[in-house]
Amino acid sequence: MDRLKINELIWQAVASIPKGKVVTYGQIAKLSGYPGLARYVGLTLKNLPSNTTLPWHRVINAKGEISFPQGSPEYKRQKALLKAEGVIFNKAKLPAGIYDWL
DNA sequence: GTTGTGACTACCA
DNA sequence: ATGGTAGCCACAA
Repeated sequence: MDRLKINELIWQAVASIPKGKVVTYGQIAKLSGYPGLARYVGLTLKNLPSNTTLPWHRVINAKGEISFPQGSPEYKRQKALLKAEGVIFNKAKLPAGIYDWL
């Protein structure tokens, strides 16, 4: 009886990410209880309002990069937010071991 | 009820 | 190493 939409679960999972760490969509999906819905995580975050307090910028793809094309405003925003969190980008990729959240 | 799509992931050449 | 293809589940029209 999952009255709760996957959206709610995603929000919780993303909100549970500690500062200075990042996780992949697959991890979020798995933590949300939907191991195969990595894609939907992104769709959910996309549906989030601009005034959300959710740290969606801590969610990245399995390659350790931002899923947005470089040069895109969202890409820059996420990169800036991560930098403010203490996450350092080696060019466009993130150092491994950062996903060692759980 | 069917079809299409997606801020993904894993596998194969 | 890189690039392309297939699989995956949930939601919207």
